[in-house]
This record gives sequence, structure tokens and C-alpha cells, in this order.
Amino acid sequence: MTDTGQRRILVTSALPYINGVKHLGNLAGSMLPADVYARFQRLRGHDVLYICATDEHGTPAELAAQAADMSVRQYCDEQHEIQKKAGDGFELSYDHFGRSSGEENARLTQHFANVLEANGLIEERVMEQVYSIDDGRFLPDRYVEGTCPHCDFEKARGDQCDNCGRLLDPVDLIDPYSAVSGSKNVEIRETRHLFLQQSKMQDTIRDWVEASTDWPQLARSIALKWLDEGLRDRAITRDLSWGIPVTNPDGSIREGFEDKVFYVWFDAPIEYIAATQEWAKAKGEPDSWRSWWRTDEGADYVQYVQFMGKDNVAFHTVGFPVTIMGSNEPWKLVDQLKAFNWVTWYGGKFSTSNKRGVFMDQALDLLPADYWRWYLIANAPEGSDAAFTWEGFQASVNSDLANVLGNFVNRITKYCASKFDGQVPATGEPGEAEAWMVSELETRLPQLVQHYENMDFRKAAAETRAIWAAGNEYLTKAEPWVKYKSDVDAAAIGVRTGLNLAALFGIIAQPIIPEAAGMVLDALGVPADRRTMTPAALSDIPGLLDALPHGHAIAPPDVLFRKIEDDQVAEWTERFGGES
RNA sequence: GGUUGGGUAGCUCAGCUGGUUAGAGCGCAUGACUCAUAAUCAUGAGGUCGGGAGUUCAAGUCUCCCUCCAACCA
Repeated sequence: MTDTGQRRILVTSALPYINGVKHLGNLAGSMLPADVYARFQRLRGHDVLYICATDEHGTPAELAAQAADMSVRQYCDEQHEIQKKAGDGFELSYDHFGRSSGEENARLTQHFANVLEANGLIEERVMEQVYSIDDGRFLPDRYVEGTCPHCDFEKARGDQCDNCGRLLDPVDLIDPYSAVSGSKNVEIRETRHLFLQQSKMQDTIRDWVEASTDWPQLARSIALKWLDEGLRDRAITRDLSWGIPVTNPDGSIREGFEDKVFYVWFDAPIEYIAATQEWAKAKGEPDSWRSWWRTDEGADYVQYVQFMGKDNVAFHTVGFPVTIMGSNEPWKLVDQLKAFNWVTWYGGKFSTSNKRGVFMDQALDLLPADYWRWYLIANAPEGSDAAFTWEGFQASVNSDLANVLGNFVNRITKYCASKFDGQVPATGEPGEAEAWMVSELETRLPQLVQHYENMDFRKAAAETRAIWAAGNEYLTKAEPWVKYKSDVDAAAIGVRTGLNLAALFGIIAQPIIPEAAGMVLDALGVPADRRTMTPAALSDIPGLLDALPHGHAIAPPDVLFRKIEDDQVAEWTERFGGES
């Protein structure tokens, strides 16, 4: 922290896998809350870097590319653009949206592997793999299918059975065949792979986890569970061509690993760092990433916050830290984690094939991003899984956004336009109603800030709404439309306060619904430097309620939020599924 | 199977280290108001806090048993 109180905050959200557009649950579980948090901390005046990227390696990408009859590179290029576009559409304010298949990640991953090996944490081991004679290659993970040894399901994938859900070792499949060619002409062969000896880091990781007392319960319990079971050594290479080549310290290909690459789980988290390097390079200051990640070069003062779904907790609390700490190099470790449960579709799973659930691109075809952002944050799956329902979505949007906020802005700006020539009234003195409003804000604004600092997103949204609602209550108390008949000055103070409230409501809405908030602030002519939520900006409440220059012209904005009608709900339920 | 979390008003959920008549939003009922997107504001109805036992002066809040749900398990 600097003298001015400005913090440096590094925010990352779990990397979405390259394969296909993500659904609302994926969005709500990491990218969206990370974005809201990043936006909030920027508004607080802090130096925020929000990094995300697509996770592009692994067999699913390779197989999907093959199915689409494209090269993997070409496929990933295309999918990355699609995901970037969806993210932009949802107003995700990444400072950089990178790619794990980039040059930076290759170098860093190779660097970590070499350092870990030098530190005695990586060794070559012989393991058995399914080899396809007709395809002339090994068949890792999903490249081989066969009958599940546990449940006799005939189309089990090499890494997991879709029927019984168990994780499998490809060599255990009964009647295995190649997913590439369908050939049953396969055999088990021995091959060498690199193993990361996580078991050696067990105590180090446990000490670190146990010292991280401020992690949320969900993250801690998952991490400790893994540690209790004992960290296992894991292969970090695979027999694939798509991925990061396995090299020696001098950069040459490692002998015996010509047809192998690092496996996705090893290189994906390293992309957090690599994406920061991509960001630095893109802005023409190639070394500027170091002050975010090297604790000997400034990152000691960085607060690093990771957002993820609960399925990713183990990788972030155990897997990646093994890589970081095992290197013995001064890399930044995570300080705070925020893990989310799932958003379910009416209590069940999202599914493309069963027409259940809305995906990011489809959502934006139906309604603007803010509608979804509000609902997903106000109903974030923090304590447990949260069910998306059209009815809940409709109620939330109509009540919170259209009736409470939208209508407030609309009523006060229209009244100002019709009775005060669309200018901020200059006359009138604050009275009882204004004093009530001030005291409300004096208790509510600090609570709002605290909820954001705690990353309690549901509560932040609820408090935001409560502040908006208090504005409507204020207008009822001030009732300028009544006072106008006998005392224009008395009406003027109500209108002036109301307009300033609308501005304040826009300011505090920015983290969650940035686009609509911008429309409000634009309509009221609030300059960019007055849109912050810094401690100084929020400290003088009476000043906040008289911030707009007197006589300043305002224009009622268009209707901010359209209500969702019953027939729309019926139509969308039909199209995307509902009540299961 | 193991682990974790959860079962609180019709619905979605808050309830910190146990302590006044258990809270919010939505929905519902009644009233008020008319500046506004049939909005807003006020009032009210509605819960033996999954079931049972225990600890305690006192338990939704701690302990044990049972039951139901969900998720996770490299």
C-alpha cells in the first residue's frame, strides 16, 4: 500500500476452456464476479489488473478440431475470438484476455519444468499407455474409448466414464478402440513421461494452506481434503502434438519426448503469469508484468485475488502452488480466493444437447448484458448451488432494475424536465426529508463498500438495491409535486436532491450494471472524474446530494430497463427449457 | 463409498462468538399517492427455524442420532 492508500490488486478468473461458448453458470462462477470486483476496486481508486485467458491445450480441443475438420491452431483461433466477443458483449473488463497456446506460456511452462526438475521435483517414469498400431500413435485420455470396467458402459472415454462418472485410466478399459480411427488394433506399450512429485511438497503446501486463514471455508476444506488424502505424483506430459514441447534448459527438444507435450493441467495456471506478460508486451512495456508477479520486484505489495468455480479449487490451492513454491523462485502466490458453487438450470445441469440452459451468446440475443449481470450477481451461487429460473429472472429484473432503479431515474428526470426546464434547481434548503436521506446513506454506503471488500456479492447487490429503494422512499417524504403547488423552492430542493440521488445510484451501480449506469450518468452530465467510489468521494454525503452544478442541464434518458413480459418467459421456456 | 455444504415464511435467501415478541426481497391482501415504466410509499397476513434426544438459566445458533437434497473426489 502506498502513502495515498492506493492498493495494487491482481485479479484473475479461472480460464475458460477453449472448446465452445460458455453457459451462464460458467460466467457466474468466475468471470463475472471477478469483473464486478475489478470494477469496484478501480472505482475505489486502486491499481487493478484483471487477467483472464482461454485454456487451449488438451485432448478435447484436439478432438473438436478434428471433428470440425480444422487444424487445432485454426480451431483455437476461431474459438478464442468467439469467446472474446462473448466476454466483450458481457462487458467483462479484462485488462488482457490471453491464450495459453501463446509463446509466453510455452517459455514459462518450459522454464518451470526445468527449474522443478533441477530442484528434484520432476522425474521420468515409465508408464503403460494404449498404443494404436493402425494410427501409429499412443492414445491418451479421450483418444481411447471402450467399455467401462466399473459399469460396463460401452462408450466410456479413456479419462472418465460418462455413464457412472468414475475417473478411469485408459489402460483399464475393456475392448479399447481408437477414438481417432475406430481401430481396435491396439495394444499396451510402455512409454516414458515426466512426473511432478507433488508428494514431496505435501508439508510445504499444508503449512501454507493452514496459514491462509482468511480463505473462505469452501476453498479451505477442499484444499485440506486433498492434503489429507495425500498429494499424488502426476504425469505432466502426454503423447500429443498439440501443446507445449518438452525442452531441455538450452531450449532443445528433450530426448525421447519428440512426440510428447506438457499436459494441460500443468501449463494452464501458468498462463495467469504468461497472460500478464502478453499484456505487458502489448502495451509496449515488456517488463511491466514483473511488478505484478515477482515478489522481489514489487509484487510483495500486490494483493492477488483468484475467482473460480469449486471444481477448480484444488488446482488453485494445491496444484499451481506446487509449481510456484517448488520453483523456489520469488513468484507471487494467491492471497485471497473466491470460490463459487454452480448455477443450475432449474436445479439440473446445463446441457446443449437436451436444450437446457442459455449460453452466453444466446443470452445477449435476448437481452442486454446488464439484465443478466444483475440477476447472476444478485443470485450468485455463493452459499450453495443456485437455480436459474425464468420466473426468478423476470421478477428480479422487473422489480429491481425496472421498477426500483429505472423508474426512479425516469420519474425524477421527467419531473425536472417538465417543471424546472430540465435544469438542476438552485433554490431551496435541505430539510427533514433530506436529513433522513443523509442518515440512510451514512449507514448504507459503508455497508455496501464492506460487502464488496468481503466479496459478498449477493449482499452487495442487495445493499445496492436497498439504496435505490431508499431514493423512492425519500421522494415520498419530500413530495415535490405536492409542494410545487404552494412553494416552488420547497419543491426545488426535492428535485435537486432527487437528481443527485439518481447520479449517486448510477455511480454505485457501475460495478454490476456498467452500461445502464453509464446511461444514467451521461444523461445527468456527470463528468468521468466524478464517477468514482473513492473513500473521499463517498465521505461527504450532504455534498454528494448537491454535487450537480446548479442550473446544469439534464436530459431524461431512454427507458433504462424494459420489463420482461409473461409471454416472453413462456417463449424462452419453450426454447431453452424450464421446469424440469 | 468418502468428504463438504445445505434443509428457516408460498418462492429465493440473511441470521456473527447461543440471549428481548425469528428477518429481507419477491408474491399476496388492504390503504395512500399521482412526478413516474399499472410504477412508488405505508400497513398487514403468513414460519412449532427437516425429525428426535441432549448440554444450558437460555438454542434456528453448541453436541449426538436419524432423514432428505446438492456438490466434489487429481
